[in-house]
Amino acid sequence: MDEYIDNQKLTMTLKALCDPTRRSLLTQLVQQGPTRVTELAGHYAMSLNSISKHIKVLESADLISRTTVGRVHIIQATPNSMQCIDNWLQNFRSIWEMRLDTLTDILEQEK
Amino acid sequence: MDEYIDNQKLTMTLKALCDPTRRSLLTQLVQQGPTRVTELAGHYAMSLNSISKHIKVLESADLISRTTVGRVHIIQATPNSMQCIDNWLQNFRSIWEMRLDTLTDILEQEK
DNA sequence: CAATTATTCACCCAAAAGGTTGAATAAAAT
DNA sequence: ATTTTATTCAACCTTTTGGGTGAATAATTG
Repeated sequence: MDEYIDNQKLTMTLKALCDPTRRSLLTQLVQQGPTRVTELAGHYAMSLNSISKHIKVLESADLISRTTVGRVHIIQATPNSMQCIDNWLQNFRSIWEMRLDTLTDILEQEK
Repeated sequence: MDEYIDNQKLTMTLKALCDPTRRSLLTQLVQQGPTRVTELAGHYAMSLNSISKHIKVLESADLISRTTVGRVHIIQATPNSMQCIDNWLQNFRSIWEMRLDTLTDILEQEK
């Protein structure tokens, strides 16, 4: 039943990660640790506003978290939320392997 | 240098996978093995044309391959192309772990 | 309190995505 | 040879996406 929710979560996560700027932001975060929005934005030839939007997308996908200290927003990667991708890939591959095994069996039996 | 190409490939792959219909198509393929376009489309409340488009997206991302036999197009999953996701995730996590280790070291030294 | 700094909000815009329908192509069946 | 079947192509429409700008908010600094 939460098949559906999982699938939605997976969609959000993949959508968030399929943009190169957002992946780059995440990498930056994981390299430097918690970082302010302005500093994150400094690395791109793109307006602060656009980066702010990207951050919001990552936040909705739960890939980062935000701590507001005064007027400064500290952004932090929360990579555990990428687990759902692994889960999907693993599930996918286990089905794939199963099918290959069945195929092998069939070929065996046909001898 | 092929950093860039890899990144493009990753973008295409994630873009292809972030749509639930396309993921579902892939799952179908990996469960049933090679399948005709029409049969694939049969499972969705969506026009054949839309499915045909989705298939093209998966094909551009190299997630499936197509064998044309007469007027019938046989579609087949080629899941190896998802490797680039694993690679990215693994790289990402190794950076993450590294940072955690450094942090631990720093805390150790501060004693 | 005034000025500066950090960030988001509200719009605007062009391009891409995801869907639809109808026609085109090409092979198979009658 | 005609009709049916399998599939794509082309055009269209709406919504989403990724970008930009200018104003708003809110905390800090002088």
